[in-house]
Parts: sequence; C-alpha cells; structure tokens
Amino acid sequence: MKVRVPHRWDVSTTEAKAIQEQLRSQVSQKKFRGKVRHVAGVDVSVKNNRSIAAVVVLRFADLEIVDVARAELPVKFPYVPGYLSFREIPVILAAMERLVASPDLFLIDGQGIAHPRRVGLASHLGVLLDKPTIGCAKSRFIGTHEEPDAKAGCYTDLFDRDELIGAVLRMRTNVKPLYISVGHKIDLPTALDIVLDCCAGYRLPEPTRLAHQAAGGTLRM
DNA sequence: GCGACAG
DNA sequence: ATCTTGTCGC
Repeated sequence: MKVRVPHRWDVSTTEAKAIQEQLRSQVSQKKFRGKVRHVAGVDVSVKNNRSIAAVVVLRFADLEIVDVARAELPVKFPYVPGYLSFREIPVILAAMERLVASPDLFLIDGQGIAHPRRVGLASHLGVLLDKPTIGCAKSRFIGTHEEPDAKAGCYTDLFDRDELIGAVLRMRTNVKPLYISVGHKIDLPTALDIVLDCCAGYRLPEPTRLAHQAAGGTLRM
C-alpha cells in the first residue's frame, strides 16, 4: 500500500512532543461503519540494534493469512515512554509499502489514545495511514482500572482521571488481560467487538500474535 | 523530589 | 523489547 510522506522522524523528544500535540486533533473516535474483510496485525522486534517490522493480513471471516510483509531498518530512536511511535513507525511504514493486500483495519501492539497526549503508537499510525486502528497493548501505560473478572471476554474501563481512554480486556480465562484503546477512526465498543472476534484462544488477538511471530522470525505457515 | 513508565 | 528450559496449574 502507498504511504503518505508525513513529518520528520529524526527529532528530539521536545519536537516529537510538539508533533504529537499537533496530531492529537486529527485522531478520530467516530464509530467505524464499513465492512471488515481483512484485518492486519502489526508488530516490531529489535535485535542487534536493528528493527524488524511485520504486518500480517488475515481474512476477518476465518482468520486465515492472506498476506505478510516485513522490513528491516537500523534503530534510530531510543525507547522513551511516551514516544514509542517515533522508534517504531519508520520501519512499520517500510513494511506497509511492501504490502499487497489492503487491510480494512489494523490491530497494533501498543496503546492508541491511552497515552498522555492521546497519541500512542496505534493512533499515530492510524492518522498517517488514514485507516482504522486499534491499540492492543500487553501492559498498562497510563490510567487506572478495576481488575476484570477472570473469565474470557470480561473487561473493565480504563480511566485517566474521569476520562474513559480504553478497556482492560481478558482474552482468555485466568490469563493476564490486554489494554485495548481506540487508535483512529473507530469507537471503543466496536474496537472491543473486533478484538474479541479476532481471538483464536490465545492471550493476543490472532493478527498481533502472528505479526509478533513474523517479526521475530518464527512464523510458521 | 520520588516513583511510574507501551515496546 | 531482550536474555531463556523446564515446570506448575487450569
């Protein structure tokens, strides 16, 4: 897929913060109304100071793989909480350009609006691609919440002060929950429905789970 | 000032 | 994220 040239990536955290403040107003939380045929999972692995991004596209109906794209680049930005997108998006975009299929929606390994400035990795990527995205993080970044019930499918709200910024969703019974948040062009209830529909019995939804394997070089198919 | 802190 | 095998529990 084609990717629009956005802004610079070799910036300081101060400049990155300014870019986030500017992107913030472009993030949409409007309900996604469209048919989901293909869902993509996105993940990045880092090894020997090199980043490898993987995008795995699945048919939403049966979660079968229809396309896989990868890209590798030297790491150019350190991991700084709050600025993960500046470290991971460049290599993700490189992989996107090699994608043949055109996914209707993306599940991202990281936060969406559950971020200090409401522009986590999933939201930032969504705005750049102008596509619906959902943040599927494995741990909490910001916000407070009650512990969801132990059963698969149960969830609690994630708040920042009095603002609802996401949900803590149990994908599998008695297994640590995921932190789901709106990325872009979708609302939280719809995001939760889609993530649950992408569950194949593991802690991670299938798109992200396979992307993790593809980025780590252990995807079997 | 202190602790927390996506991947 | 990454370093890493077996092991405990549902």
